[in-house]
Amino acid sequence: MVALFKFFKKFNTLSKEAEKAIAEISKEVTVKRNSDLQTIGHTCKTIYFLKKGVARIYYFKEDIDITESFSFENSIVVRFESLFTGRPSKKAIQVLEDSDFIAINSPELFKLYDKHPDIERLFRKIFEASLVETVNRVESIQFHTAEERYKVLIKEAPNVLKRVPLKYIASYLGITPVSLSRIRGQK
Amino acid sequence: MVALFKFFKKFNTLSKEAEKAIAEISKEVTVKRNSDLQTIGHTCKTIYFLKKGVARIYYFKEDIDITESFSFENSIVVRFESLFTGRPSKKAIQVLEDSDFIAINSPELFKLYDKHPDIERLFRKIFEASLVETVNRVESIQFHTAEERYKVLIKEAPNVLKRVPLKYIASYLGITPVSLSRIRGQK
DNA sequence: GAAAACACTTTACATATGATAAGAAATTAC
DNA sequence: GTAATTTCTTATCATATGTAAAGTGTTTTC
Repeated sequence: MVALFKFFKKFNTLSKEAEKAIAEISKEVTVKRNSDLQTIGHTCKTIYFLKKGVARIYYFKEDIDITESFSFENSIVVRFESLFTGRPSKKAIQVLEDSDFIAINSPELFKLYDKHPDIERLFRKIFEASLVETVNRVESIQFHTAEERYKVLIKEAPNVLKRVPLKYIASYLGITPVSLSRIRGQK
Repeated sequence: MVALFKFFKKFNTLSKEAEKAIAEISKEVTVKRNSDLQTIGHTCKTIYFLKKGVARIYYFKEDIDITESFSFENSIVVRFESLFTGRPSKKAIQVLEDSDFIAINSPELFKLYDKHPDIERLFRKIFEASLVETVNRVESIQFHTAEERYKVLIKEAPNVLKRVPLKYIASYLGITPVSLSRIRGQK
């Protein structure tokens, strides 16, 4: 739990009682590589914090596996469109290395908001940061070509290359593995 | 202001004092068609509510005007990546018809959060809904072709066609006006 | 440690998209 | 209401990307 509370501190400070309340509705989860942490069709009722490992969110478009996002150490992994609507997600969370998560029960968490305004504020700020990230992702998809985004990716997150198969990176960039191979091949 | 508070009610109920506090930091703004409500390089310190009219958020990629989003009546218009980071935005907000906005001063608004937890909760929920929308937009860009998205657009928002020039719709879909014309032409 | 499975690259070909330009249609301005 | 401007469509051509298939390399499994 230490890593989790350290992560929280970047957004908002919590009272001891608030930390305790969160700890009570959270548990550690270990997942084997290549297995699904959450499956397609499942309604998201858990906010995951990735302590160790790599995960991706993916879905199928006409039998083609498409990666929506990657997650690395010390970040939140959630399918927001399911968490905030209560509807089943068309996406799954898969683990690409043996990974450790802290799983926070979200209905329980939301109940804590009334008694602990500092928790509500914390998650408001976390999700505001997610909104900024997601808006920037829309921008990067519209603004830049797959090639430009590949170069940004290897520059800003070179570890991705080492930890994630290229076929997933390709679908994340919106291109085929063949196209990615061409981009990598030139020069 | 009536329309604004009616919009708020969809997310959270406010006390009379809270409504009054928001009214005090808000003002009505009228903008002539085709002019910019906020320019590129401006740091977003206003949350706009669009009462009447149409707006779009756009930016330039190598001198090409690209539309990031459209906004219609009874919705919030904000460049989140600037509002939440305090950094200047690379995007502008342009008005496509003579439009009426309610402009909420965001630094003042955020100050109200401590005294009015119902205001903090209101905007938490509004921005959570924005997060869901934005995640769905990422999905739609990756998931669907421009042609599929055009058909969804005319089905779900047929008024867009009547109120927005096709060239803006094309860039919103990530294609050229020529390509959009081909899609529209077939059949 | 050999066999099997998986991941990546390369090639050839077909197709869709973009760029450019020209013309038609619609809108705006006087 | 006519001219000017803007918007949209159509056509032609060049290019980039996808599909399919084959081959190479790497990792996994027993």
